[in-house]
Amino acid sequence: MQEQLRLQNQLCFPLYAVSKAVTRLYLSYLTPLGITYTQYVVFLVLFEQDGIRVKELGKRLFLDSGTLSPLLEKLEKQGYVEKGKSLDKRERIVTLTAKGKALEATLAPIPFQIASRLQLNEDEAKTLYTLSYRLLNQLEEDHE
Amino acid sequence: MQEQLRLQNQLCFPLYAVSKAVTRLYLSYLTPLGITYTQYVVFLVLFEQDGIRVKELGKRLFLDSGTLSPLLEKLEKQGYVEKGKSLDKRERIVTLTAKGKALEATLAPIPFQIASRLQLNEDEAKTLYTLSYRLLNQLEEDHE
DNA sequence: TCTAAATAGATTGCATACAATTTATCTATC
DNA sequence: GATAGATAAATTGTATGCAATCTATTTAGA
Repeated sequence: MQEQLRLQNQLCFPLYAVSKAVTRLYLSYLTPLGITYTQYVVFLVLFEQDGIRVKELGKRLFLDSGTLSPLLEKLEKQGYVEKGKSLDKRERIVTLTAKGKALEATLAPIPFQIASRLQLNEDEAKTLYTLSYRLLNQLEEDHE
Repeated sequence: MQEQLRLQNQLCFPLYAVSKAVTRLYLSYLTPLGITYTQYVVFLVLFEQDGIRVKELGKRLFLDSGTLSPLLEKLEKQGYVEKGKSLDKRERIVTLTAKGKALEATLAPIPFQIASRLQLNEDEAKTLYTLSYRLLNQLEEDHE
């Protein structure tokens, strides 16, 4: 058996598995609110930068229009966002409605609730955060 | 704006994004071979433990039958695996065919090719690996 | 032994992801 | 001003993930 092919010798696998496990933890808080994890991170961006182009949203979240177009359509149908026009008619501007803005207060406790469920101390969390971002940024650079 | 809701203050996000980025890197090697990332990790388990129950495969990979059933069906159609019966008639035993076994040699170089693309030193990679697994194991414990 | 509860795997339904393609629009260049 | 190439977003097609449900089989307890 080729040693380097053992599952336990792959760095990719814990990254893949932990990402799914963390998403599932979020879902235990988000599903009762009727939103998904991807929708959650879309809202986080919109709370920071309301009135953003779909392209910019995709850049922040590393998602393309194939994912965002149907997702935004659903959010629009549910009354959370509106997709307005831009001067450049190719672009669409995503804006939170009042209902969408109200979600910020509803979602505010979630990061604390999640943090209380993760048994990592501050150093460990920071290290995991930093290394993940370093790897992410490298891979995204290569990707361009 | 609620500080704790800023995207940059979320640990979940780099985990989510880096997992997708790493998967995409693998796909650049796997797609030419006609296999997906999830199929790849299924093969890794089968190389270690040929003739495994679907349940056990799912336990190793944190995947359920909703994902594995159609995936194994495709691998069977492509001639990589066979699904045999067990004494317990509820169970199915997954076995590599000759074509499936031959894939081990084909896949063997990939971990080296991937490693050469990741600009992490050994310590960093080990830390990322360890912290990811620690978090994963915690979350999976809670999940049960 | 008979049957209720548990278990394995398949199926269904929904929501991503993302490559590739399409459509509409813009921009640079002549 | 006409047009080729670039760009933004939508659409298409394929493959996950996973909760919930269904079916077949096994097991445990009265």
